Amino acid sequence: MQNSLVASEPAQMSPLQRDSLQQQIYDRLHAGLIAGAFRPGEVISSRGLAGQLGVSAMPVREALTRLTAEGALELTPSRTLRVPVLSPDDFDEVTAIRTELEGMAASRAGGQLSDDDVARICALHGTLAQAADSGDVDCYLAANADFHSGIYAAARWPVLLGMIQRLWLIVGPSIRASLPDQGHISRSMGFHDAIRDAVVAGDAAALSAAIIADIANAAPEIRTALIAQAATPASAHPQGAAAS
Amino acid sequence: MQNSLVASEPAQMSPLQRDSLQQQIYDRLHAGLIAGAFRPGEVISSRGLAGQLGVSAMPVREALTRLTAEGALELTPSRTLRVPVLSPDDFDEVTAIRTELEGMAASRAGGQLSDDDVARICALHGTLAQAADSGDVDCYLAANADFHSGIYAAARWPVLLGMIQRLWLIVGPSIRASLPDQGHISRSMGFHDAIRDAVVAGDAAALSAAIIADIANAAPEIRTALIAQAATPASAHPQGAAAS
DNA sequence: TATCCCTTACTGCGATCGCAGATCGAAGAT
DNA sequence: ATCTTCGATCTGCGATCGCAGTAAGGGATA
Repeated sequence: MQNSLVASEPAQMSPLQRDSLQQQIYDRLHAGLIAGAFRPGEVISSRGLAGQLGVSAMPVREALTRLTAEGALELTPSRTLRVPVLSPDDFDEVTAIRTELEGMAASRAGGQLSDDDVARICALHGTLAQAADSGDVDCYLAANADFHSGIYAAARWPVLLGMIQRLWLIVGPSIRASLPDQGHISRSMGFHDAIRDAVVAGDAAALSAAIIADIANAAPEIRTALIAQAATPASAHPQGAAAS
Repeated sequence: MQNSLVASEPAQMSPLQRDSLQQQIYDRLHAGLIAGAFRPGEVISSRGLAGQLGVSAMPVREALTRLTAEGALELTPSRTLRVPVLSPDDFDEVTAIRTELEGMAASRAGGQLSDDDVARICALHGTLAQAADSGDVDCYLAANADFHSGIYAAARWPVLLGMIQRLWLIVGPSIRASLPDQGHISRSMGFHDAIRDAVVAGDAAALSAAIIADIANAAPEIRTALIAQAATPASAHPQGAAAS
């Protein structure tokens, strides 16, 4: 389903002119992995991606190498890149680290929120609520990542933000594959409202607690779905067959 | 290019034949940055490194790109790679994250230490003590990194271990540049002994506390040296030397 | 002697080509 | 009909070449 990443441009592929090509490709794949554009077990081909993006295999390779080093992709023994299938233990590890780091980022951000930060985060919350109402899961996940990242960015700790985003990168595909129902999304919005309220109130402790509660709320559901998917190997259909 | 006649003999550098070249180069630079083989502000040339290692610029570039993405190197406006000079704020950020993550890793590792883990960590402690007595700063820093990583590896959480090592990667050069005296090393060994004792006792809470105390002990000294170095702009020493 | 400009030698980045290994499908043998 | 085997075609990885941009050094001129 990587076509959704490049489907934004109508006739031709997007020109890719801003930064270095490999950085743009990395950013796209990063956002796509968090938003669930790739499914666990899906095979990624560097030459295939290069052809879709209209560039050579070189910058695509470097972007994929970076993602592999970060754990967002894995190299199979047959030298094929694919999106890892998270085990419950892996998910527990990432969730524990997320609780620690995102709680710290929220606590620090909550103590130094500027008016611009509050306005920006409220705008992100509005976009998130709109995406939740629309029922578009991809749009919701992207907005959810933007909402959380927007809060952590207010901590003004770039290294911490990068580590949190790396964790999202790892669990992104599994979260996408574990969210088929609308119930989870509407249930999470209650926690998101609490997060926004803590931001508006400037209460660092409440913000950190709300962030941790949001993680703790979603984790068991995702973990259960993860186990269910691991029990049914019939769901292993990494072939998108998207080539026309 | 004058060395092309003697390049046929591998007597210059180690042959590099284990994993992929870029992975080996990355590992070398990783270890070198942690052990202090590079100084803050030092300029790194991909072609120069490739010539020293006897490979083409291609795998070196990918390794350097990864390190740049991880914050271990930075790209100057004039498109030159160099080792970043940490500001006190940057150091405070990394130290805060280190305290959180290394404390968590130590706490988890302390609760599930096998006999083999204890023996391995004690051996690493012995190597570290020997390096501290010898006075070789490079050897001490490498042994120190191995000692700590050996403890965190017992937590059996690979993602957490990778994130901790990335933090060490960022502060490595600054730590090396801030440790000119023997007093700090001998003072740290007291904390290292407490860490080893907690490992032997299997006390997770004591181990976590000892790790945090070790970080808190070294941080102010390094931070002071960091400020002193920022005041002296004479630190411009772009001398290049590959890791061992 | 001092200043300006131009040449040269770097830098990182992208494209293209070739290599070794693995997968898969089809053809041939039993 | 089933099993084996060989080749076409993928995969990632490394080497080599060329491009645009920058910094520094050298020569010519005022």
